[in-house]
Amino acid sequence: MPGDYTPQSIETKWQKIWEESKLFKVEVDETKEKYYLLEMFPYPSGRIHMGHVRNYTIGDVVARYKKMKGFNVLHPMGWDAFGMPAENAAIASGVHPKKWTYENMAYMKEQLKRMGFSYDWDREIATCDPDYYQWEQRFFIEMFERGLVYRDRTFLNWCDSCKTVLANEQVEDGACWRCGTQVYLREYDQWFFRITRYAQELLDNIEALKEGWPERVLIMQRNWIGRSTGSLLRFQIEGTGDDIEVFTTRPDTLYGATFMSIAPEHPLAKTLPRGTSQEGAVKTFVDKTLKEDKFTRTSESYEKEGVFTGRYCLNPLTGFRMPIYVANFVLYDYGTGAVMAVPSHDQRDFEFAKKYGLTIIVVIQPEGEQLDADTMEAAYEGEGILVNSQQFNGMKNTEAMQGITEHLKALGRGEATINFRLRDWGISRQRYWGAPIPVVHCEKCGTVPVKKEDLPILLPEGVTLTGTGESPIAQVESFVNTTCPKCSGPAKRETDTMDTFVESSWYFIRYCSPNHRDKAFDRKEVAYWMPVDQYIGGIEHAILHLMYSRFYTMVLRDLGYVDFAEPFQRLLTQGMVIKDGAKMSKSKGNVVDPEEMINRYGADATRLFTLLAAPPEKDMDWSDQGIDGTYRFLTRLWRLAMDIRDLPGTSAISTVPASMEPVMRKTHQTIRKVTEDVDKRFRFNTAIAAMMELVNDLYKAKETVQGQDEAAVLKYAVEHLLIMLSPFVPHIADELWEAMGRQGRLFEHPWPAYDEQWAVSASATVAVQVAGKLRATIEVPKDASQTLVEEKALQDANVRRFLEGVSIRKVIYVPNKIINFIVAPG
RNA sequence: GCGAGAGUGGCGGAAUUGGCAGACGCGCUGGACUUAGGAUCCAGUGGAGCGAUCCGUGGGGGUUCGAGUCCCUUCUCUCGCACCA
Repeated sequence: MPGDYTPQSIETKWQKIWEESKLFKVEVDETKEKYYLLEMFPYPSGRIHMGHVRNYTIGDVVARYKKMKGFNVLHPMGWDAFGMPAENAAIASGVHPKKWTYENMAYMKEQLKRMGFSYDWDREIATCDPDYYQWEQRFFIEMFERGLVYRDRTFLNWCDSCKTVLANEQVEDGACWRCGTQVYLREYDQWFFRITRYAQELLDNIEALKEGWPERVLIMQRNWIGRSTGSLLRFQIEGTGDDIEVFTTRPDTLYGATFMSIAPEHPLAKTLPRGTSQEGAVKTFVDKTLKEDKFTRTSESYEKEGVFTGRYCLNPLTGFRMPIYVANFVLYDYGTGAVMAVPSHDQRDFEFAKKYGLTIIVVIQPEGEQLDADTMEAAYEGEGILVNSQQFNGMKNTEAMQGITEHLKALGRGEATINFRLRDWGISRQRYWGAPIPVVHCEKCGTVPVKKEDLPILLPEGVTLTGTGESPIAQVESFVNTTCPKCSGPAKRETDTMDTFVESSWYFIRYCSPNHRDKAFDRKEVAYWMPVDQYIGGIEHAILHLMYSRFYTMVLRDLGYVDFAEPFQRLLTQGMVIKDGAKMSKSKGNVVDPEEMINRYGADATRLFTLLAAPPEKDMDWSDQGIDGTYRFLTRLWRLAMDIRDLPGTSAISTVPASMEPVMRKTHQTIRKVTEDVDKRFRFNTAIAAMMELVNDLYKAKETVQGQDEAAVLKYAVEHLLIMLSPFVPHIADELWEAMGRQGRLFEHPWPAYDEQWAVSASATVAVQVAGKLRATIEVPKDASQTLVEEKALQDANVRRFLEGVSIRKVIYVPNKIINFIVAPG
């Protein structure tokens, strides 16, 4: 009896061999076609979880497969190492974030190694390393020089628990994306990346990504960018001579605009009421509204409220005195933060007008109906003919849009414009554990970027973290106090750090060329490896990380660092790991620890189960019994290989005995199936199922094997099976390969090609239907003629029984698949 | 409300181009292994029926010789966006 399958010892053995021989090390090789496979790098939280295991296993299968197909495969791994948990740990237990982070990285690296992933660890990067973030500081300065970075005082989402500002993309249902605390608005001086300058390109390029990205990710990005065409209009404020700017998609309704609504955050909400009797009321209203969280406040069902500012503006076409209201439903973030209100043709404005007794003027009459401002019960938002609109009366509203806009342009009161929902990316964080923003504030010169030769601006290490909301770096006087790069006078350093999404916006480029101290990366190396051929990660990054990375890559192109705009050619968003109907989480108590699974079943069984349980893009149900099953399969594979190894002879086939033809066919059909499933479809579950079928067949075949010729076919089959299994379960595959007496590592073995002759079976099973119902199946030679199949089908007793007493009206024959006799009575 | 996706055995899932629905795995049932079995092997396993056979892919309708797959309609669920001016 050969040794039993003991994954623990086998896996350690091969991991050591792979590591010592630097099997996974990769370099630029112009003679080979490259393939860059990237999985989203983890945050070093302490331990890997099943989501990581699934993500990285999928990636590892593809990486190993592509390598075997002859590609020069870049498959790197690193750490998204800045971030809040490190600080929270520091606040809770006093460990320095750096120590905490590096210890976690070390531990998780060992865990990843125990999974047998084929990473080139020589390319490992940690974003908290100054060798990494200094380049980001340089990019920041260069962006500053080009006006792609600016500072502005605005209202921002504030998370009280994380004590930091959040970008719009980082707010989910009004709550912090990380900790779930409700966010509210706070006014801050913030640094922004001008992502809006790239809105159109980000949108346009979506077209080119269609082939390789999931449609829903592109739709989400398109909606997030939110392009709409309309007009920018200016309304003169009575008495001040200033204008209120408004974006509208409905300039055709302008003659019906009877009041104005502005957002509570709008600067005019402060200045307009001054000196009017409404001053106090407006202040109370604004204060109250801003304290409410934005999600609740701007949800559709929320009570629409407003307050009159005491001021009016003039409708540029009718001269109508439009009272200006501050209204809680107006979004400061969208358009200009002010809306012209047309109560007759906008339901929201209608309700607001009714509530506050404001004028309603109908300007669009639907066909065959007569709207009356006094009696209408809802706004009419459809198409129709313009009325009360001076020279535009009688026109279709849709056709008048352009004319009205042009008319306004002639009056100097507006023009056609394109508006985006996308806002600039606020990157300031009042946190310690992040990359310092390389800027100083000088009383004389203002805000001045640090000189490039002074980079990196190192994060000071001796700080106390208290979680009070002030940036902890601000306490470090030796850091804060500096001299101005311009005038050399005393100045203070910026104490905000960058959003960690900045780090993850270019790490994939650094991987191509990771070990340079004197430059961010080598152009040639990057040109060779980029773009990423296949990116794999969670759907939760559909907008945030993926949009930022696309933007940042465009910026790097414009700064002259790279020659491409889109970093990720193909994207696979893998589903979540579910257990007992819910996402694994500590609070639900349904977490399965990968390390425990490795200890108990081995990495190979763990890998195999995550791949078998569901197609990669779908959510996957974790099942404790399921992994038992994959472990059983590997044990079965082990015994099969060992039994067949002990047969006489080698896998060199001289002739295929007739008795072994089915085995030979199954082997080549499996090669074809697995190749297609992995290569074209990323359907690892069906690829594994096919290999399981082969194992089942081989088990049967081995019971009756006789002589060396038959044994050779079995050995041949097992060896091919091992080659195909190696991307999925690399340890047992290498071990059995060695046990079969073969040399080398399967990672470096070419992927087998299937033999067309064997992959195509010599015969076909044809289903015989009478009147569309299955009555028999018959074996016929491959591609047999209809005459022959018909003849054979008609010999079948059951078929004949159903043809009795009826006449055949028509015969449908699909070669190798089906023959259908259409019958008529008599 | 808008957009996207999904609904198939007891469960996870197959069915790639309109052609034998339920591959593969889990679970379950029975048997073998002169003891035990959370091991292994063999057999069975969509439902009804002794059977021939009939029924069956959320519901209803349609196209077709033939529909899980295409069309219409409807229900349910998941995800994303959501007063976007």
